[in-house]
Amino acid sequence: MARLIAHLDLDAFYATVELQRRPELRGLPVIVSGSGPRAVVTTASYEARRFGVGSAMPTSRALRLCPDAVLVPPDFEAYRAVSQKVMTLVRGTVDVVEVLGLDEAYLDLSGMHSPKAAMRRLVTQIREQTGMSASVGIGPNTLVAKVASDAEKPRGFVVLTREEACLRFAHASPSLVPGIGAKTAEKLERLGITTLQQLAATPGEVLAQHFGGRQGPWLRSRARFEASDQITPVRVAVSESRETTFDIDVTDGEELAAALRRLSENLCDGLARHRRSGRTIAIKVRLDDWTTVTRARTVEQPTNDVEVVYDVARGLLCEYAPSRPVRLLGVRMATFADEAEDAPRPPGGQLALPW
DNA sequence: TCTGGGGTCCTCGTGCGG
DNA sequence: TCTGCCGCACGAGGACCC
Repeated sequence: MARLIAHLDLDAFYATVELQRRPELRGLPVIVSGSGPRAVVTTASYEARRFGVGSAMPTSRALRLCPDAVLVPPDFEAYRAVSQKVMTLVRGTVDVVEVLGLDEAYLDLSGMHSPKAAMRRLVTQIREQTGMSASVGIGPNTLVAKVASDAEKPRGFVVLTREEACLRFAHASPSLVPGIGAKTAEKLERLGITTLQQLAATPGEVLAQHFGGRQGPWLRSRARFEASDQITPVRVAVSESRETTFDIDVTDGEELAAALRRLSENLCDGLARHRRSGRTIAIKVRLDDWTTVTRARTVEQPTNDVEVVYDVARGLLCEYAPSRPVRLLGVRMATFADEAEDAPRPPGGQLALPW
């Protein structure tokens, strides 16, 4: 049975939710962004995008590009609620669904009767019942589906075979493809590779020389729109973290310790809420010159105890002793208890006791 | 222009035990 | 006892995504 995958992507999702709650903003350029001097744009309405405003752009710059923009603080609780409604509709149409973030999902349409008609009905249903507009891409794998859904946003509906995708995007930059970011695109450009067609035509061995034995051939297969990734309906988080960027860089040790304490408390709250405890406690420190270091320590017993987490985190921070003002501080927990339980067991099926 | 927060995955180096 | 090899766990950094 031939595989058929759809990628469904809600258009300017957070901004659309905000416009629905505040209809008086319709037609105006709206930017969803945190406040503070170092905030960045979470998302922007299509009216704001016309001014060149885009996600991840510093809000200060966005406001210079579009001084009349209406700034709205993000409300993730509201976005989660709408997202849940949408995903319930999606699951009512398709059995195998992989939800990615709040605003997109892969749907396995393989073996489905009239899959395209079903997807058109789903898009209509989502619009009528939630007010959200969606773009859909359909193809033989997740890669084609994803690129297709991006191709004609908003309200796009693009169906492509792998060969059609190769032709349609032959002259596009390699960074069109998910997994090829700015750094890799830059490195490819230095090799004279500026289009997907050129990348697809470059021998795997040549790419392997520059990108390694795994990434090299992988890049070439991406350019050929080959992918065999499975749809994974249940994704289990492997880490949880909290981090904060200071409005003004911090040099004072007491202030850093206090921030670390707040982050540890916040993280442990979240871990307790998710009934998770872990063994690897890590800190992340970004200095004023943008160098970022991480330090980690694995403890014997899984924990979500704020005293343990804070002690270890503070120990790591003291050992690192930042030599420059600190811009960002973060705490992360990984190696969750259920993972540790997957560790090899001695014959007989009993867990090894620690004594 | 001056870069958030919360994640995942990959690679590479190192230390350790069999 | 020493050495080499291998696999594994861990730690660090980087790229990438939404």
